Amino acid sequence: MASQDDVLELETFLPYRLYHLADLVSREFARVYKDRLGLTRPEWRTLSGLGQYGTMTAKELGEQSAMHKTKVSRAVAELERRRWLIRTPDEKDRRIEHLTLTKAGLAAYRGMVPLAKAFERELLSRIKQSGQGALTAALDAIEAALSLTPSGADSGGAAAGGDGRRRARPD
Amino acid sequence: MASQDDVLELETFLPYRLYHLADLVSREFARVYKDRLGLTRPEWRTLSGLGQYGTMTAKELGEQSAMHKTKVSRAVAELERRRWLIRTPDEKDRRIEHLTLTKAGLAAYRGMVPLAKAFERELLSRIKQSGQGALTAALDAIEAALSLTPSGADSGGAAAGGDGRRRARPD
DNA sequence: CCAAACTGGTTACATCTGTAACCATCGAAA
DNA sequence: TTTCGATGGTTACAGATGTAACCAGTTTGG
Repeated sequence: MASQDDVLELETFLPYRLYHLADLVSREFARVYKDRLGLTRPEWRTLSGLGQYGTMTAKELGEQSAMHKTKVSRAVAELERRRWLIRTPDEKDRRIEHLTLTKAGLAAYRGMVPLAKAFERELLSRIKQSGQGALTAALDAIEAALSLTPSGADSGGAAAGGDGRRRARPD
Repeated sequence: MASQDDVLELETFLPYRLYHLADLVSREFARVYKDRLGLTRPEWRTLSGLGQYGTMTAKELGEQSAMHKTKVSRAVAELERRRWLIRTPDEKDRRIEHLTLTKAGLAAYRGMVPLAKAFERELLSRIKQSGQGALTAALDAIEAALSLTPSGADSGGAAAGGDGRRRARPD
C-alpha cells in the first residue's frame, strides 16, 4: 500500500487533513462567538474556562485550554476591559491573581453554552453514526498517542494507559 | 444524554479537541520542514502541491491545499525568491501564470517527502491499531459532513462550487 | 539577611494572517 | 470597439501570534 517515496499526496496526508478539518470546524464555530460576542478564540476559551471552573489563575487557564501564556494574558486583559472578569490578588502569593467572571461575563458565557452545544450536536449529527463513534475513538487514540513525550523517534511501547489526563468522556 | 445546558466541558468539546490535536500535530510536523528548509506552512504546502502535480496556477494551488489566495501569493513569492519555482505566463490568458519547481525546488521537495511519510507513519504507529482505522474513518466522516451544505448560513467556507475538487479518496 | 535561581504574568518586536481594496486582463453584451 | 462585470493575482493595513526579554514577587541556600 505504501506508495513510492518520491511523491506525497497532500490531500490524504494526515497532518494536513487533520489541520484542514479542524480549521474548517473551528472557523465555522468561531463565527458563533465572534458574531455574537465579538470574541477571539483565546478570549472565548478564557470565558469558557472560567465559566466552567468558576475561578482560575492565568496559568491554570493556559493549561486547561492549551494556550500560550501570552495569549492568556491578552485574552484576560480584554475580558477585564469589558468588565467580564475581575482579578483578585492571592493572599499568600502576590504574583498570582484569581480570575472570576462578573455577572456580565457569566451572562455572556451562559448565553454561549447552548449555542456551543447546539453547534456540536449539529456537527455530530451531520457525521453519520458510524463516523461518530469513529471520531471520538480516533481523537482518544491520537490524544493518547501524543501524550507520550518522545518527540524523538522511538515509539516503542507507548502505553499511554495510566496517565490521568482529563479524559472523562462518557462515551 | 446531553448534560445540562449551563456548563460546557471544554476539554471534550469537539471543535476544541479537534483544533487542539490538529495544532499539536501540525506544530510537531512543522518543525520538520521549518528546521530543515526554513519554510512556513503555506510555503510547505505550495512546495508540496507543485511537487505533487508538477505545474499549477496560484488559484489551483489555493484550491488544492485549502489556502487563501493571499497566502498562496506570498508563499509563491517567497519560493520564487529562493529560486525554487518559476512562473511561466499562460499563452492564452495573460492573467495566469503556471508555476513549476526548479531543480532546486524539486530537490527540496524530494528531500522532504520521505520525512513527511516517516512522520505520518510514526504518528499512525503511535496510535493503536483500533484508533488508526477509527481515525481515517472519522476524518472521512467529517469531511463528508462538512462538504454538505451547512444547514447554518451562507458561505459554508471552502468547497468551491463546481470544480469537483481533487478528492481522490478511495472510500 | 542577601544573592542566585525560579515562577506567574506582562510587554516589545517581528511575523503571519485575513479583509478589503486594488490592478490588469478577460468575456460578453451593446 | 467600448463598456461593464467577472477573475487571477498582488498589495495595504489592521489584527493576531510566538519568541524572547522583562518585572515583580518567591524560594533556596549560604
